[in-house]
Amino acid sequence: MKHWLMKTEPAEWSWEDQVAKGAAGEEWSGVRNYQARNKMREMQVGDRAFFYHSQSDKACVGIIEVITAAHPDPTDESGKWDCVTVQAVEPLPNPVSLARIKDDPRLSEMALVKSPRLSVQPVTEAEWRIICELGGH
DNA sequence: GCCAACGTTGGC
DNA sequence: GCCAACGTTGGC
Repeated sequence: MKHWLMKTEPAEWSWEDQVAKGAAGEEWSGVRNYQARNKMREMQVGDRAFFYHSQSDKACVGIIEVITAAHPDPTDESGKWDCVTVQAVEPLPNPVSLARIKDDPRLSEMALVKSPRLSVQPVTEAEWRIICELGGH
């Protein structure tokens, strides 16, 4: 099982919105970046990801699970773009902020730090465990 | 196929 | 609100 991090602006799609969808989950549509799309194509059902609030929050706030593998993005008419469907699993009791991640030398290689604009990124097993711990999970 | 111009993202 | 980084577009 692989781990990921998926970014969203809370004003557009927040953790609360995701939780409200319950077990039905929600399609992660609207991604229009090839690198991000390719990461979604690598995802498998059961993979887990951090749900990251960009902009005002800048923190990992919860854990989501992929419940449907990559499929055509219904908001795209060109046929080039895909999305996955994700379901909220549980919140991180202590959201892990970007500042905290940058402070931790063990996390200095994270894509979040190195490629801050990539909206769907891989997370290594070690990074996953560290952030889960920091998050009080 | 290169590269300049432009648009977008996201941290500060 | 600004600006740096980076992806995309379009002219040549």
